[in-house]
Amino acid sequence: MQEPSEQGAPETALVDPERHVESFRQAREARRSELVEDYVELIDDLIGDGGEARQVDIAARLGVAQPTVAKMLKRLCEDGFVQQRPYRGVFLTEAGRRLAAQARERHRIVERFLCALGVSPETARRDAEGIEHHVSAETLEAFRTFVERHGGT
Amino acid sequence: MQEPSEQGAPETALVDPERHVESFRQAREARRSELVEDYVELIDDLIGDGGEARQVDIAARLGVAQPTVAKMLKRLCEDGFVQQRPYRGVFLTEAGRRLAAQARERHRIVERFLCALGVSPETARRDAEGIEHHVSAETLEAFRTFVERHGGT
DNA sequence: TCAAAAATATAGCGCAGGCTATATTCAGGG
DNA sequence: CCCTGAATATAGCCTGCGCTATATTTTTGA
Repeated sequence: MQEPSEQGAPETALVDPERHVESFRQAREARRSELVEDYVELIDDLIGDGGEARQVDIAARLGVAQPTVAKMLKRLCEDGFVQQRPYRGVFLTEAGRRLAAQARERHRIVERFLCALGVSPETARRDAEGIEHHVSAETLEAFRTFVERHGGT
Repeated sequence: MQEPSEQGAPETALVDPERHVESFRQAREARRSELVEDYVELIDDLIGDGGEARQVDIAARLGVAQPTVAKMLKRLCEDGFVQQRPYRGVFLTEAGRRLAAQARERHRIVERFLCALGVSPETARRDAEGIEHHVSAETLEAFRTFVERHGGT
């Protein structure tokens, strides 16, 4: 019952370490950029929706406290994605808008893909929020193709 | 060129904040449990492959330093997933084996799904490492169904 | 057998990203 | 016009998860 071949990986005899490590590295890197993309995408959404992006609204949507948002905005400012004036709303730079557009496009494709696959809209929306950051260009292209072939509204 | 309706979210008028926050919360929670699953799955793989899981091998596969692994193992020990004796290898508890089996199953399905979708095996393996943790039960079921219908070896 | 090499344990540091508490500034209504 | 409430800024703390450096223990081979 506990011989290795049963509890281990029967058919996959463990990929070689170098490739293995590469996968994990990629996942870690994705985790690092996740937040940046989420913020930028959200800011762009808020500006598009109400004309401005306030810290309280960002905080409310992300489910974090306002100082957390403030700290992150400072980082985004340093990274050149947003511009902010003290006690005023936050705006996206050109780079920020590009990143937002790209993130939204990926998000949109992933969400639609899941829907086209038969996943409920609610679940699709929630899963897409996590999945989008781990989808490579190649996989994204496969998603897009699938959506176009099937009923991707 | 910069009127809100163009750079914002044209068709999606922003989902309500409560649902929005729920998606992000789910993504954050997934991030928290990612590492635990990766470790447990890898440990199970190593034990299945070579009969033992040593810190150096875990470190080499994850691409992190050995003390990082040691620290995480301590946490996994406290959480009841692994058992370790000083200066000896690490073993999975019953709970650890269950978690490993579940994680591997998800991983396997996601990877095969991507392959069935036409993604190259190499990319599938790498993307699966990140995606697997963000796939809900419903989406996983959709993946499984798709694999069974199409060429899922 | 025992010294060197390998593996593990431990100490201590840094950064990211959460939080609360509090100060400061802005915007509106008396 | 000023006063109050809302928003933002700032300080300080915690935890998670990386790292290096080093001590300890085990393993190994001459």
